[in-house]
Amino acid sequence: MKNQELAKIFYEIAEYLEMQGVAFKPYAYQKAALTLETLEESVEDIYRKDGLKGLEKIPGVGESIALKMEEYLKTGKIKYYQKLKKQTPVKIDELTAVEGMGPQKIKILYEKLKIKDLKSLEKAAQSHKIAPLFGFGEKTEKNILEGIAFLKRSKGRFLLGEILPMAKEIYQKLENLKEVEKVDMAGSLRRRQETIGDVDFLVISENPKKVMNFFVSLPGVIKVWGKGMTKASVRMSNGFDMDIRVVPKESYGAALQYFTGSKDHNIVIRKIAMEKKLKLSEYGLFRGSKMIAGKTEEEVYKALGMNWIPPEIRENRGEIEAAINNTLPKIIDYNDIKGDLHCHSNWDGGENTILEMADKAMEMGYEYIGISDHTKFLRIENGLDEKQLLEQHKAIEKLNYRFHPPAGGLNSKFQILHGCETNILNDGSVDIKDEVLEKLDFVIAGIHSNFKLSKEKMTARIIKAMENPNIDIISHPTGRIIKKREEYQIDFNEILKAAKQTGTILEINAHPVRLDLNDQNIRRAKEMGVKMIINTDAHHRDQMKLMEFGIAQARRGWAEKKDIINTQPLEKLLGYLK
DNA sequence: GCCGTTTTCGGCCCGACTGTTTTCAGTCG
Repeated sequence: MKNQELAKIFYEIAEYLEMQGVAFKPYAYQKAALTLETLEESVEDIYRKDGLKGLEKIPGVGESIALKMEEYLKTGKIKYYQKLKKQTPVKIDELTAVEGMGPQKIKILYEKLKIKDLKSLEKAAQSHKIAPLFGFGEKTEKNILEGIAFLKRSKGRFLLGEILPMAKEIYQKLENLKEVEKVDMAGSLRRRQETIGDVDFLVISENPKKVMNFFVSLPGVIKVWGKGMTKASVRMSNGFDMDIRVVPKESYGAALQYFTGSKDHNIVIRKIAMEKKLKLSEYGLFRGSKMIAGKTEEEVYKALGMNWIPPEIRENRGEIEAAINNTLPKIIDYNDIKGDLHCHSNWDGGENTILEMADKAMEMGYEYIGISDHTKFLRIENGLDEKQLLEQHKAIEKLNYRFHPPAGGLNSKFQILHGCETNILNDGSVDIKDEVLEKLDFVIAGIHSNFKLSKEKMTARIIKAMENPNIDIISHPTGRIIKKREEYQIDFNEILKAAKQTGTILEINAHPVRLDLNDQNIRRAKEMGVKMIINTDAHHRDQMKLMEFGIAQARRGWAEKKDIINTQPLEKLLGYLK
């Protein structure tokens, strides 16, 4: 889409202009870029329909930027942008990615040392050419080298699943500190975004100095970016950065709101404040110089005329309108789940016995667990064939008998359900005979081979599987692996239609590398009335606790309890299966 | 370069922190 291409160009123009010391223009280009980034309608459509005038109606786009957009749509380039690049031929996106490098430093480095890209920057820093420059110094040079090393190592964002457990540990340590009155995680972590840039903590404390000292000397801290009375920033040995801020008690809610984001959400919230002639900052909501809200988030949202919004859906995807109109969904809660139907035992390649898995499920407070081992097509996973499945069925019957013997047992409520995770073959059939599938409590089917089929073939393949009356659930429906593998080519709308028609349940795979369905697809499924199930795909009993990531994703997709079948007690759950 | 309950000119978000310098510019979020 051209929107993103233009946004990137305008961001770069802003940086070139900033480098030249031009005032305010950069801000205008940044604003236009920001709008384009989140604009739903494509600029091509707008231009086709309403021409130049249509483009000018986009907020932040005036005559001059509209003309540049027109030029880009017509010719594929913008002369003004090319001229800027020629004047200062530096790779601005590459250089600004280095922590601490901004337009002014880049300008000086280009003028004095002809530094144009990451490579020449690293070379200059290594040969100590930077430190002697006016305005630079030893520390700046060292920071540049460390910044480059970091870029090479991390390449961007981290998985929520990697970061959250570490962040929780640090949260605990902060909470236990007697100088800390209150602490929260903020930012994308609090919104449970699937990937995380850095970790933000917010603290109330009478003794910020102690808190800061504690924070910068936490185990794992390899670099202190900065440390003051209200703010400190560190890099951890695992490569991610953490920020902490101490805020006044009366501003805590406003600060939590501000630092939770998302940026898009906050821009609209601030605009609403402005419309009410109020000013919202991280210090509170103000009418003139009088603070009218700020102690809690609830209070801030209420003063702006809306309901409190759960962090997971603060993405400016309609939640603000819903909060104003009192139509926010009551999204699923973290303790609504009553069982996990995608669990592997040691019958296939898993680590634990069926009983160990069941024990863990009971420990988690579940009412049921589904054992769904791989089937024979997956040789490396030790997939079970028909005969083994029938043996497993008997073994599970025996265990269930143990849980609730006729005389009334130890845990008469708990039930093990027997299923399997079959493989959808190229033609849409699965690798286990129907007469065996019929005998199981439920059947999952998933794609584990031939990921590269054409869109038509892949869509037809999955739909064919859904049409099988024995197949209840499609596991990890889009096949993506975050940061590693793209989704399969599928027509998701057609998949949703077929799911609705056949009563097939779509899985929300809770594993942090999958989170498949993702938030947007969950929302589409919910809107179509397609039922979903959150499963962990655990191959070890400890992985059953990954459930919280699936729930978080479901919340981000606005899913309610009624949309997710494993929020239901056993009887009702069985009713949703074919 | 954009925008308008400050409406065609004159503002544009701003506070915290670092590094280098000696009162502040640059960067970040």
